[in-house]
Amino acid sequence: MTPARTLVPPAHTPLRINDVAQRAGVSPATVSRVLNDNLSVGQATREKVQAVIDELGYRPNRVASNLRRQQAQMIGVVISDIENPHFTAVVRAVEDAAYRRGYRVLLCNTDEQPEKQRAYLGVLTAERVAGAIISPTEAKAPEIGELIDHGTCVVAFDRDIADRRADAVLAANAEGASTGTAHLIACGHSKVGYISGPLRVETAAERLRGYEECMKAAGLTPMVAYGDFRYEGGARATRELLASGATALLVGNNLMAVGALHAIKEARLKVGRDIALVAIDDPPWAELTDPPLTTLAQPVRAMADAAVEMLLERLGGGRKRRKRQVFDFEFRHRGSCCNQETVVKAR
Amino acid sequence: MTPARTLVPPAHTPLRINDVAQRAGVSPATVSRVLNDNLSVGQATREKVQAVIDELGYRPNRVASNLRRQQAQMIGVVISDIENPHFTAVVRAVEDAAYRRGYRVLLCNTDEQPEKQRAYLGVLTAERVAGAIISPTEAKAPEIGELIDHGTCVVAFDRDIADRRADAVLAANAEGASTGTAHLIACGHSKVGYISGPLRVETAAERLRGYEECMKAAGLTPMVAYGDFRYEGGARATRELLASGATALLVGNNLMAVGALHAIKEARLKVGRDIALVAIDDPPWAELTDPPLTTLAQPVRAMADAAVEMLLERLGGGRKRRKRQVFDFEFRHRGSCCNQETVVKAR
DNA sequence: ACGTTTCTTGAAATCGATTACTGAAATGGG
DNA sequence: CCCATTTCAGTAATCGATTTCAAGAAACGT
Repeated sequence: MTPARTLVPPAHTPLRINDVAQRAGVSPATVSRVLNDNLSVGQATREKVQAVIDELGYRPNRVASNLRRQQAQMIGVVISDIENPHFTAVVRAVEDAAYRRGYRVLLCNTDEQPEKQRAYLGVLTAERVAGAIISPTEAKAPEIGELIDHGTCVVAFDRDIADRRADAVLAANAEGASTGTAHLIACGHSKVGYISGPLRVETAAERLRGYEECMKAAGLTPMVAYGDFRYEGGARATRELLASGATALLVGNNLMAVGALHAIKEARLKVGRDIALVAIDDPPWAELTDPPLTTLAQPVRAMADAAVEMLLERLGGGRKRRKRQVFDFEFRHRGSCCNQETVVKAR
Repeated sequence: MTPARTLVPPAHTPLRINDVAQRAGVSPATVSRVLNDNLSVGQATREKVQAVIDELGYRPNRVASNLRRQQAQMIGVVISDIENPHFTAVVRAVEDAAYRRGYRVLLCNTDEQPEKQRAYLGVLTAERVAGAIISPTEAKAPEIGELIDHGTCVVAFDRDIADRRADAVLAANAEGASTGTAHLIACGHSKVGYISGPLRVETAAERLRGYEECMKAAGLTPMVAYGDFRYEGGARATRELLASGATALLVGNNLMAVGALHAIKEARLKVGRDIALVAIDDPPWAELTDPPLTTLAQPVRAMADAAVEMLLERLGGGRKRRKRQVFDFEFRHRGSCCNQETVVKAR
């Protein structure tokens, strides 16, 4: 009956909504209504159209749809380093939440370069993404304002954004760093060093503040060395602080912690015995080191869920007012900060 | 002279190419030609138009552009788990290469679920991405064929694709597993167990083959336990093999290696002394464990570069014939496989 | 000086889906 | 049974950039 059914379309012939409409004997408008679950389509028509869609395996062209709708069903995720387990977890959580709601994820890795961040923010504007979750390299990038001007919803993640129209999901960095510092002091250390990230990055500045306040409150002199939030800088800063006689270290993020561990090993010292260590961030390998690493974990999953939630709330038009949410760190006590256990074993 | 200059556009008024054209006193066609570096624009006109573009901060709407061009300047990356450092490295390398060439990255995380993979492949078709780099959960997904039908270039990464039109960048899995097994045997072990991933995944099957062939060639009986390529399954499989009396383990990927390490610790055994370990994949924390983990590393960076290269080669129309490239594993000898060092220290 | 070629530019069609508007049919109330 | 209201579906405009086609201007050769 039907003329030579081609189950596999003859390549290079993407079906258009018109093809479906003709075949179903309706107008393209009706097909569109069926596709978008518009209620004003009769039951019989709806089923007929759906049958044709299924039969032909028609897939609407999202690009055309996005153009007409003036918005891409996409969420841009702007982070500084996808290889940092912290951000990997963020991306993972965002992807999960976005997928469930029918949004795609556009990955923007800035490598902590302001230039690259600027370029990617421009891309997000040009691609007309629906929303963006941004962990900015610079707090005040005018491109973020431009993005918001274009009607894109923006949520600052981890690091705040100067533009007052953006929502934010943040961690209590100063308090976290303070907790870590206090713990090391409580363990009996007075020469507690801090390995900071670059102060240009907001989290680094806040953590430094928490550390310094805690040290001063205890009547101790802060010992700070600056890294780059990456492996190499962490190792360099550690060597510096070891040379200055530090006996305990608070490390500003997990990548620098790897550098610190290597530098300590290189100096023939033993973590937990010769030097106490607390790291900010809780990477998956924290339990694998010897001794296991004491860390300050951010509830990344919950934070990412909150961020996507905020975004979609806005997209749905449900909220106009700005929202900010701050999460506490969770102190995970393992072996690297106190020397009791290790001392006992060493005997 | 000029009427009330608005340096900051009054929000919700995205500039269109027509606005630029009017202001510059030319047609939209000419503006488009300037934007796309079309040669046939006079020097004077070009400069004038460029000046207006810069002045207004005009940014072309990529969605419209993509529709007209029938292709989005995007590369889809389909992987099974973004939290696996192996794939994170892949994504990182792809992002880097794509960014340099002006392509964006659409992240598709399948969680090793055929269903989700199918959905994402549909998304890639609908979004009309220019190319896709896929590490498939199932080798024969008809959706991949559909994607290629639509004119999208596809490169299989890590795991092969049944469709014969796809290019591929693979690792020599059987050989790698064989190398690892041979090394453990050479260390004097006869009860060498293998912790495999699910056989549905091609890499798992190939690695198993390499292991089994090597064992049989040495006249030994294979001891295999199956995990899920994730932490929990690795731990479970390890307990199983330890119960069967294995004294050496080859672990199928880095996530299961974490599980294995925990299971070993749980059994009060010491890696390197009581049990030898070689892991496939070389995660960033391999040097942090005690003892450092001996691994078989894939040259991820080079592989990802090769994949993007292949994609862009095709996109440029430079190549019609199918291309396949296989990379060797690199054996990274550290402390977890031989017991000499550790035995000496233990005394 | 005139025909021919080359260089610039503009007008208008196009990509494919969505939606405001409109009209026809169906339903319901009095 | 007739008019008002609702439901359903089609026509055509629209989103914004690209590109084909064609025309006008300039350059060139004889």
